[in-house]
Amino acid sequence: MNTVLSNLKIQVNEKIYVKDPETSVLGKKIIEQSILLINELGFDDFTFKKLGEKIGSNESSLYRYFENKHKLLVYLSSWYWSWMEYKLVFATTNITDPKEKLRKAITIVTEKVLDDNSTEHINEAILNKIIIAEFTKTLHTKEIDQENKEGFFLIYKRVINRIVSIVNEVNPTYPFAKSLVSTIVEGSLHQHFLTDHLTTITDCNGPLSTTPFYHHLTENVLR
Amino acid sequence: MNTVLSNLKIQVNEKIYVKDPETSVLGKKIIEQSILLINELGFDDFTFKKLGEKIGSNESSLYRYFENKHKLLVYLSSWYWSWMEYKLVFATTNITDPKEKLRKAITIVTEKVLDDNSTEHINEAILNKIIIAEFTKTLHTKEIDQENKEGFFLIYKRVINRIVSIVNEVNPTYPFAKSLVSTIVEGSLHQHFLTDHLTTITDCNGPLSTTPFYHHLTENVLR
DNA sequence: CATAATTGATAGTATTACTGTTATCTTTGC
DNA sequence: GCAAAGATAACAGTAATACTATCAATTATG
Repeated sequence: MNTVLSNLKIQVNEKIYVKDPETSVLGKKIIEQSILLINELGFDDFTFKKLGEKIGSNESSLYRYFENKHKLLVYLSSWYWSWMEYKLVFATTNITDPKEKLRKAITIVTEKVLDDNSTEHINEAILNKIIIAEFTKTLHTKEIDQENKEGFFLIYKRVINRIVSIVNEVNPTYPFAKSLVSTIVEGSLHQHFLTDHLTTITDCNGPLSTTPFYHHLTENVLR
Repeated sequence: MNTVLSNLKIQVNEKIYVKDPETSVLGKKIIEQSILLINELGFDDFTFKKLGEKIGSNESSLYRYFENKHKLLVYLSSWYWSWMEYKLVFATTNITDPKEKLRKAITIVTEKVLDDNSTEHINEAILNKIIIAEFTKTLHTKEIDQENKEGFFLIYKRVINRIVSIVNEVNPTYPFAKSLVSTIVEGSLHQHFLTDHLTTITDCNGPLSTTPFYHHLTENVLR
């Protein structure tokens, strides 16, 4: 994807940040280093103070970009799903056979992300690890309904609904297209998590084994 | 279930608590009222101080039962899955047809819990709401591998593996039984969550609509 | 009824999650 | 090349959280 996406500017809802981190050196550093630090410490132990120390910046400067660490995680997640959407569109345009298109889409959203150099300051493989470990925390808060209203999860929902459209092409009579796709997208993150931590309740052993499970599942459910 | 389960003593791994809350009045009060308070405030805003105020007890007394609120949530989750296992065993014994047995098992784990009076001090319907909203947080920590080693998630995994056995009876050649069942168990919680908060990416609208999706899915995948 | 165990009251600490102020440094527009 | 504007750093400060420790009061038990 290197050259094609080199000028890629991922769009993220403005309400998520106080100041757009893409507009300054410090902003980009915050994104780059927060990904590394969240991966290292886990989101719960990650603080703005520690991030400030890591990048040689003052804690209070970070608050000029994000209100709190929750919003930063929402930002990283939005960026991730926006990037995922781009990959999805890129991989499925000009494919006319709906079944083939769906197969590709499912591959994109369920496979583990390996190194990718589309953007200088974002390590997509590590961001994928964060999404596997922490994405669920962006949704499971008391503020979900308010934040959903403000559009914080629009891109995530759009990724799912793009795939729903393909499912409807493959089988217009299938009555659970949305639940199927939301299950696949969320479930594949969960399977990757199980592969890493609770191996006795998954058959996905290794980074390449989740996708075949979902291919088999989808093809049989939509038959 | 009332009479049958009236003497039910749910077993929870001893390492989860400092002192078994089932052995005292205060302990039972902690369990009863923490369920109500976590449901009310959400787990993130729930604190031992607030719980102490609610039950007229001192904060430091609560620490004699649980090291921290994370462990309390792990306890509540273990209790929930232990209760689920009981319901599962109860509903599937003496059924000889594997397909029928699997159908019943999936109904049990995917349906929304309505009021149930098996235990005096635990409101299962509200506990189910907590599991839907917060269970994922028991797993997504930096301590998962250590806690898994200590057996904190044994009951959860046993519930899943019981259903895996039934899947293997229905179709011994299906290669993804564990992933299928872990997807169903975790995914149904997620579908309930979407029904409550992100309705545009689920077809499950209402408390009775999640189970049919999983019945249809399972029957088609294992054909 | 004496002793042990439990609980409550109070105090205290380190950390978190911020907010506010002022000084310095860096852009940019002319 | 310089002045004004804007961004960042340094520092101070607050309320809340997540505990730990001590000791007194209460309750349970043998």
